[in-house]
Amino acid sequence: MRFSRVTVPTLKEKPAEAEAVSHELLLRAGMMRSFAAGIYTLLPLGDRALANIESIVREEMNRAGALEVVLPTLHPSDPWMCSGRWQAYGPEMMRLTDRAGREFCLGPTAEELMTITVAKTAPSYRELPVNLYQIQTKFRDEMRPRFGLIRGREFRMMDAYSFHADEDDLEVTYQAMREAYLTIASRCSLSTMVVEASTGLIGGKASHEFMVVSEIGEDLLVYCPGCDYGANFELERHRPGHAFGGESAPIEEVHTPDMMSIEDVASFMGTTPRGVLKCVMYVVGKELVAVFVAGYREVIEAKLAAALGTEDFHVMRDDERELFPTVVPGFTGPVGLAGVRALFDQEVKGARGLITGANKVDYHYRGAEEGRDFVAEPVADVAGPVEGDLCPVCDGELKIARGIEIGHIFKLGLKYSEPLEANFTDRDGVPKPMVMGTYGIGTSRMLQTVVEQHRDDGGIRWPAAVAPMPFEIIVIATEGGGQPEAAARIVSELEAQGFETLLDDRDASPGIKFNDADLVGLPVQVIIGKKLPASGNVELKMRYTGERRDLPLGEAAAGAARALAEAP
RNA sequence: CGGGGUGUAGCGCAGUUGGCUAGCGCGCAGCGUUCGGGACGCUGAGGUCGUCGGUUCGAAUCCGACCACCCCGACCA
Repeated sequence: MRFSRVTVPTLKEKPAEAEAVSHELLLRAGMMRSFAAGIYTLLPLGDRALANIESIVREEMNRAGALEVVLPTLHPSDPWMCSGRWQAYGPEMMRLTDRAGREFCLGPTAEELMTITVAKTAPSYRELPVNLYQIQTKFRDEMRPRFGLIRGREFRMMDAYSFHADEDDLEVTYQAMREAYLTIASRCSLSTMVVEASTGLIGGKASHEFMVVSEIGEDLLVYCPGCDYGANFELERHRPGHAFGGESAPIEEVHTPDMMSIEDVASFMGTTPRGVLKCVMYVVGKELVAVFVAGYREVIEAKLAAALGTEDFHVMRDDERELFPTVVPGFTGPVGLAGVRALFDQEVKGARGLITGANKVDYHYRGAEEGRDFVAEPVADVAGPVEGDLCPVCDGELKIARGIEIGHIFKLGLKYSEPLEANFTDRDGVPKPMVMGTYGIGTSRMLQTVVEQHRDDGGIRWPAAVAPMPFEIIVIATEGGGQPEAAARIVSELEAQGFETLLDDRDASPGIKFNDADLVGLPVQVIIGKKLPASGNVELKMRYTGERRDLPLGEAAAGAARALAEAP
């Protein structure tokens, strides 16, 4: 490939649309361009890098026993109606209508179509398990597309679906997928953490996310440096008892005029939010529930939903206060609380020396003690973690980080096979629903994640396995130096070995070429310049380490191939 | 969907109290000089000022609607 053609349109300045550094680099390095919010064109180099990632995914999926298929991207509405997700998916689904008025969507995922595909074969238990996957463009009308390829409305994803006679067999494939995903991430030079996750709209019993820790990550995750425990922020299970409350003391009423916030009350009382019991009022259906957590924690609504057994709730709005005249907003506490349902975070059990609302305007209690002044019942884990919380598995202290979700695996169970009547014939001749798993990897998201993790001030530093191509040949021509001829020789020698090359044969100044080469970030640069006439040498530059080596022209191609083998 | 911001040449931006031929930098084309970390000179091409409507003798500039993009906000590969 030649730089002197339109193949690599690099940009000197940062495009105004660039959100993350990796986004900026992909645009500036001429790898991609945007067409609309969350919708991108991949130019030749970006396309090659994505193809490399998808090849790795394909190899590891095949190795793990999965088989590739191609499903439609245009889905009829029927299967989605049957599973109930035509409604459940809501506005995130890209919908359209054909000329006859039939409804379709652009597939956001493919559980329904794949389940039906397998169900139509009416398998017997002898033919199971089966694991089918595709690498396809998916569509989701995201509320907020962000960070380039990290969160697009059109994106590339590998999605796999496994079908089993029983849960034990699903477990085997689930573990195989987990291993395959870790191998894929590691081959792409992404260091990945596996965390427990929620099943969300996909549904099912258990799931794990594969996270790359990054400041532009959109998820919060909690992990333990002491063991392999990790979980999504909303799912984690920290142990309670993290220095909440104070010494046991007699309870007393304190005048706290206009102190509605935890911060205000804490500083007025000469303590911190660690001494205060926080109350958040939720309207659950038509009922009011006072949720109590430690003053330094947040209520996690995903946990609350699990504790309440419903998702039909929201924080009480100002305009709803008159519906519940018995409560005193800002001064609600568990002592003497009447006419309102209460729910306590596990940490409240046994806490003493608490500052709480007194259920009276402008008054708080000091020294409230659970078990003496009130009873924390019912109790549930409804509070979020903070750094330093105790790990539920070992004695380590939890840490919190942002992460990019590059993959997600789910145990679905019968969630789709029952409504879609995806049955197999069991040993006893009776039809039973297949037990399913589903597994996704965001390949276009991975592409940008690789850039996010492998870059420096000069540009991208592609890991060799993902790099669009291995070599950039830079020609710095001087009068009668024979550089163009030398470059042509190296290019043809490398191509004879099966390597693609990017030849910078532009009539541009050396600085432009060096800077563009670093920006584009191919692993090995071969620089053919003033050293050639002087000493017969060309120069190799390793993009990742910056290391340089001089080689005689005749050994350049072999030396470049060797350098590539050593590159990260 | 709610709140905030921005739309002017391929890219980054100025101009916006209404006024003459709409500017600057980069990039692009031609010529010459340069040639190891984003060189220099000369010449030149390139714009329905997001769209539609209104006010006005006159609109990039004022008014209205719409569209697009970006930022902040609540389950996503």
